[in-house]
Amino acid sequence: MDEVDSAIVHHLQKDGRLSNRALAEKLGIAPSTCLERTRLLRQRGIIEGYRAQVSLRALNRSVQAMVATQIRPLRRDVVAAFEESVTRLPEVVSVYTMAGSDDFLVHVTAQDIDHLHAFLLDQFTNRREIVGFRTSIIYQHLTNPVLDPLP
Amino acid sequence: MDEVDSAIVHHLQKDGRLSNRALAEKLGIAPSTCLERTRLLRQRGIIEGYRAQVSLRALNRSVQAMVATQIRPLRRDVVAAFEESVTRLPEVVSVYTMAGSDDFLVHVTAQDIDHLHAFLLDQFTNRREIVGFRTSIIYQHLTNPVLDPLP
DNA sequence: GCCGGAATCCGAATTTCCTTCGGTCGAAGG
DNA sequence: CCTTCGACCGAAGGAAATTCGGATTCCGGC
Repeated sequence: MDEVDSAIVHHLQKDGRLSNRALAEKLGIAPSTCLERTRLLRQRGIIEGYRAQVSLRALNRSVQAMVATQIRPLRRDVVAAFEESVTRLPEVVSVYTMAGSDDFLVHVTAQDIDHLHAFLLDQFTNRREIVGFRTSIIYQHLTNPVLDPLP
Repeated sequence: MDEVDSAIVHHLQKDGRLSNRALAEKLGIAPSTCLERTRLLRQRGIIEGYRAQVSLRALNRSVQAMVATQIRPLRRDVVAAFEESVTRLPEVVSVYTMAGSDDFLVHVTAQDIDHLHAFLLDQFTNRREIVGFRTSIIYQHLTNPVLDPLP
């Protein structure tokens, strides 16, 4: 993980479809070298994959919320089952497993407030292991597009 | 946004570097048609971009935390300034602007607990507009790789 | 200092892919 | 029935990805 690798990661984070040729040119190395470097980064798991970033609004998901959730008992199997089943739900964008008073933060999306309400009634109120949850609307979600190794 | 567009989005979310040819073959359409469709999706802002997904561990960021932050006064300019400056920090992955008792959730990363502590002392304790923040360690962050339009 | 092995890098050649463009088909409307 | 428009397709030229053999550098060991 030298500075060439860092530069590759940096550029591919900003544009995941950057052509190998263009990337090589930016770095001042041969395309074949660049290709091998990039492939190694992928193979070593440093680059985990490539994803198209999609507009939530275009996907008919204009409302976002964070659901702070507590479950009991806090057993390994209960936690794992909750994580897996919740991640599967199409309304769920991501799940943070937390230390502290809340066991999970669940980032959910819906097309409007009514659907959000219905989703929570269907998926959270019903479950026996969920002993409490607080829902907070998200006005805006900003993401840092550049993640470099911390020095 | 018909079912062909949905399928394109779906596949490119799972693999953002899928070749146009392979994508066309999956959908049973001609490569030229597929290319135009994909370009239109990009142009209409439905596909916002392509990103390489990078391992936080490989980037020397093994510790994650969520910082629930309150600022005052809650004026438009103060909020905007906070969002922008915080998003710029390399330790910050994303910022949720919230309704409710917490004004922001800031997802931060650091190489270890000591660096996290130092980061918070440097960047949060100092700021005058921050009137309070609670930090919770994140054990695990799961992401749903598939986001389709809600029906 | 010298040698050998391994790792890295490069450049040319081959294969694959992207991209453009002209043409076909089908639906909607006159 | 005819026209028009939009969507789609297929061929072709150009560009990019990928492979591979050879050159170079780096690093221990002697």
